[in-house]
Formats: sequence, structure tokens, C-alpha cells
Amino acid sequence: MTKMARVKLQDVAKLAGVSVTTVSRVLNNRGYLSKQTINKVHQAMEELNYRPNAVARQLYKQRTDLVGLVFPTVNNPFFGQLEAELETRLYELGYRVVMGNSQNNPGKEEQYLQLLFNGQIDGLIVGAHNEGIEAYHNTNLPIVSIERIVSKQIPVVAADNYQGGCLATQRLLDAGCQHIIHTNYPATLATPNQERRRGYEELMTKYGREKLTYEISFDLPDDQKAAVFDRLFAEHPECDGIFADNDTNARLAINAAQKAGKRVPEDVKVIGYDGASSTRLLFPDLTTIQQPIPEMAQAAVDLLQKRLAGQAVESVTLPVKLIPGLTG
Amino acid sequence: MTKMARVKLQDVAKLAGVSVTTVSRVLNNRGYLSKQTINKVHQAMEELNYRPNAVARQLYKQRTDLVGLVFPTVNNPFFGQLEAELETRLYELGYRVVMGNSQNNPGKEEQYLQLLFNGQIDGLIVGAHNEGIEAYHNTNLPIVSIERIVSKQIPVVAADNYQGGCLATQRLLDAGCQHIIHTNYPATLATPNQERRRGYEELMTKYGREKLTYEISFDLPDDQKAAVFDRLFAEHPECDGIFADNDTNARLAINAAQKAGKRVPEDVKVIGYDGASSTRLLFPDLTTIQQPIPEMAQAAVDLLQKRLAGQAVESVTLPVKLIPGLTG
DNA sequence: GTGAAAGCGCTAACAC
DNA sequence: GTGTTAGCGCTTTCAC
Repeated sequence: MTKMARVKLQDVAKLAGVSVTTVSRVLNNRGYLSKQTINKVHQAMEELNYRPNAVARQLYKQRTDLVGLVFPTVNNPFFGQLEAELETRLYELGYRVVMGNSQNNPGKEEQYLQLLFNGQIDGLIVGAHNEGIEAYHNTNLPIVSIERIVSKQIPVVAADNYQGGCLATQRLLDAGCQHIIHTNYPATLATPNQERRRGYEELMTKYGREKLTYEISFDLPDDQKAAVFDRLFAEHPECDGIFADNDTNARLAINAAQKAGKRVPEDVKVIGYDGASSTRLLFPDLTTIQQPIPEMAQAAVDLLQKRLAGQAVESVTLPVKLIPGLTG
Repeated sequence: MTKMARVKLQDVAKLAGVSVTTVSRVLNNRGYLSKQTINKVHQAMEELNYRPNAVARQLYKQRTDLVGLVFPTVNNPFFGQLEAELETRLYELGYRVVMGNSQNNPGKEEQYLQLLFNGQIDGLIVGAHNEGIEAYHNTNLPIVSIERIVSKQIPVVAADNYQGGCLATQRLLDAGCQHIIHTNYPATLATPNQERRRGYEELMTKYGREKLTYEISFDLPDDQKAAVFDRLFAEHPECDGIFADNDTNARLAINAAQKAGKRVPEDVKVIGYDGASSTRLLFPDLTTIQQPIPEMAQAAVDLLQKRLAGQAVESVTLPVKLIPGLTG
């Protein structure tokens, strides 16, 4: 608000000829009040265009009804949809959402954690990709993570990554691919994502195939990611199947394959991961493993609510689904 | 935070054997303090693991360093990129961002405006698509809008929509299209978007062509939008050019065209709008008019800062760019 | 150099 | 039914 002296409870009380308590009661609909008083107060509030100060309330109540959302970047089909779903659900529960994009700024994740310790937010949902922060190791914090292993005490909502890895690899194997390459985050990152790799590797071993994973950091700029795929096809011209760890990487793989003179899916089959709504819309032909984003959001919100209520909670794993397309 | 009695200034003061004033001074690095006192206090803070309560501070300072972002939905390539860019810039200025997705919930936009009046946020950047809200008509509010006309007193950051409309239409005309159809929001919506239509209509008139705009509400579910394009090609089989008002509609137009047995671009040329980064990545072949999203975010943040400082500001218009692709 | 006390705007005991 | 008052945790004027 601009600087004009804000109207406060006291001003309303004075105008209505009652005490601040009474005004507060009217405001919160609490305790016994005569019809007449209520009217007087309402009238005074109207006349002064009174707005209760939320911060003063927060100070007294020791809660802000704000929840932090910390993910790498909202400029991404998966995280964009996920954060939209989270916001919608939290809003209905009376929470507003503070959005933090931690990509390319390692300190940011910790800053948002500080908001929690500072009492500026009541809870936190994290899916950032940075490394272990000491402060997480504090039991009973109102924090939930999505697709990321933060610490022992913080529950994780994840899609069934192992299942996803198996579904994708099996499909490529069934289609006759001999040389399937997988892409994933660096193995050092503590994310359930690595389970996709496990599924891929187990199946490859079972079928007696060579397994190979290219590690691609999520934070890399797009052109550098594209360069990795160029390198991949240069180093492995025999590659006839790609199981990418997300849909945009799948697109980059297809671009690189075509650049290398290969046809998709005739020469190389490509399967992506995520199946976010805007990806499906823009690139409907992509074969992909779809994560249940709305359900993941709902599960995270449910867990957070319980956490906020001081209840113990368990991690949640949800099933994924293969969406057949024309690329693999 | 969980319920364990929070450590406060007083506790630190007691342990350090000084007054709360002194602790506050150490905390804020203000006034004269002996080296020794500073050390004592720091030690006490450490020992108690003290975290200053942000809300108490906010109450005194009468500012929260929170800025609201209200757009239809962050689950969209354009708004996703825009909000990510806004968050990055605002973060660097010391602001945190409260995200509101107003799509399919008309009351929400007003709720976020209330956060401003309640003192829960310091400023607001809006690009929602709902109808006139009375409370906006209050001069000098710290609000900036993006691509939306909110009220006379609120500055607008927009890309040059008229230019965009001309660029797209001209390209289709130059390519020999005879029957170009445009899609846009319903004309009742007060958005600079309508300038695209003006550009389109002026050129069509100049070239003596029939002009026709299909109005597609942004809030429609995707399948209903798709149905509009099916109808379009059924009603106008002669259509050989589409100037869509955004890239996802361009994609839907292409789908519908192909469903109707037309080849793109041989039979129908399609030009989209927005050119957001994730769209470019997933659908690089799309010919589109690209909005300068990073610059728009920067301009909005600049305007908001001035607004917060009580300065008068002017609306800003930025140039767009045609990105040639294979669809039109 | 440091401390006492008022006050930011609101809520809720407790009293009447 | 309604009012008085303490207090949420912090900052800052003013005094010493």
C-alpha cells in the first residue's frame, strides 16, 4: 500500500463508538454481539474502507498461511504443471504459495528453507536438485519433497520410477532395439530418478545387452544438452533406441538423430519421460512415460497438511503409464 | 515451524547478559557496539540457534518484501517462462514471489488484490484475464500489468501486438494465402492482444481480402479449443492460412488441418504467437511471432520498483520478432 | 556504548 | 454484551 496512514482497528472502534475488542469480534464473528453493534461496526468499517492488517494477525497467530514451493524452474512443462496443480490445491485449503526457482542459484534453496525458520512460511514443498543442506536434518519439519531424497526425516512423493524405467526399456526391447542408451541425471544426485536407471539396467542385463547411460545435468543450457546428444550419436552410431529421462531431452535426441541422418522411429526409437500436459499438446506424437502429476500434487499436499498438523507420515509412490506415440 | 517455543530476542539478550536493544543492534549492524558485546551476542545467538522472526519485523517495517504474481496459469509455456523470469529478477532485488493462478476461478484475482490491501504483499504484477475489478481504480497502487489493460492508472508492459499482427499477416499474404483466418480472445476482453487483430484486419482490408476472426477463450479446455479448429475447417474448407494467437492454438490448428486432410504448409500455412522457450524446444518447426519475454519481465520489474518508490511511470511497449519455421 | 519503554495492528484472557 | 489490558517479536527514539 502507499503511504497514506492505514486505517486500523482503533479508528473503526472510535467511529463506531465501541472498543477494539468489539470490532475484532465483529471481524472474526466470535462471541456474543448485539445486532445493533454489529451493524454500527460494519458501517464504520465500510465508511473508513477498513482492511485488517494480515501481518499483525500473523504475528499473533504464529502462522502465515503461506507455503513455499522450491523447484528448479517453473519454466518447464513438468514443474510448471506440478506447481500449478499444487497452487490450486493449496489455495483451496486457504494457503497462498511462495514460488522459488532454484536452478542456477544454489544458495536459493537454502534461502527458502530460512523462510521457514524465520516464520515467514508455514511449510515447504521441495523438488530442487541441489545438494544436501544441513538444516534439513531436523526432525519433524513441515516439509515434503517431490521426486527428491532430501533427508531421512522428510517424506517423498514420487512416481514409480523403477516401473517407468522398466516400461520404457521393455518397449524398446520388444520393438527390436539392440543398442539402447539411457539418459539420466548424474548418479551422484539423490533422486528417485535413479530408479529409472535401475529398471533400465536390470532389463538390459536380463536381455544380455550392453547398458550405457549418458548423464545430463538438468541445469545445463539447452544447447549444451543438444551437444551431448550429438556426441552420443557420434560415439555410438549403432544406437537404435533412446530412453530419455524427460520429454525435452527426448526431443533433443530426435533432433540429433535426424541431424545424424537417422530416421525416427525407423532407425532410432525414442521414448521420453514426464508426459506433462503442455508437452502432450505441443508434441503429441512422442512416446513417453507419463507421471501422474495431479495425483503427485495431491499426495504432496495431503502429506504436508498432516505434517503441519504434527502427524507422522510415510512416503508415497504412484504408478506411471506408458503413452504410445509414433517415436518409439 | 513446529511448536517448540521459539527462541526470541529476549532469550538471546538474557544469555548474553545484555538488553534486547543491543541484540537488535547486533542483528542489524546498527549503532555503536563494542567488539566484545558483538561477540557475546553472536555466541548466544549461535548457542540458541536463534532465528529472527520475519513477521514481527514486517509488522514494524510495514513491508513484507513479497510481490504477488497473478496470471491465468503457470502451466503454459508463455506464462511459465514469464513468471520464472519475474521471480529471478525479483529475487535478486530481495523480493519473494507469491504465485496466483487465476484461471477457472474468477474470485482469485480479487483475492490476490486483497493481499495487497491487507498488507500481506508489497506489490502486484498481473496478467490475468478476468473482468474489471472495481478496486483497481485507485490511483497510485503498486501494481503493474503485463499484456492486459486493467485500469487507466495501472501501467502496462506489452509487446508490440499491432506489429505482431502485421508481421504474421504479411507473411501469410506474401506466401500467397487467399483465405487467412485469425484466432484471438473474445473482443470483449480488454487486452493489448486485440491489437494483433487490428494489424491483421488492416492488412486484410488493404489487400482486399475477407477477414475473419474466430474467438477462442483462453480458459477453454484443450479439447474444446481443438473442436473450434475442427469447426473452423468444416465451415471454411477454403482456408489456406491461420494466424493463431498463441503457439498451442497453432498446434491445434495444425492437428485439425491434418485431420481435415490438409497438408501443412502446402495446403494451409500456420503461424503461431509467443515463441516461449519450451515451445521452441518442443516444436522448433513452428513459424511464430516471438514476444521478448525476458525484456518484458525486466520492464515489469523496473516499473514496479518505481511504483513502489512512489514514482509515476509510463506504459512500455517492446518489439516482437518473426521466427521463420516450416509451418507457414 | 548500552538500556528502558513505546509501538507496529491485532487477538483473547479476564473482568464487569 | 462489551471493555481493559497484556502480549505476539521486533525496532527505534530517547535517555544516560
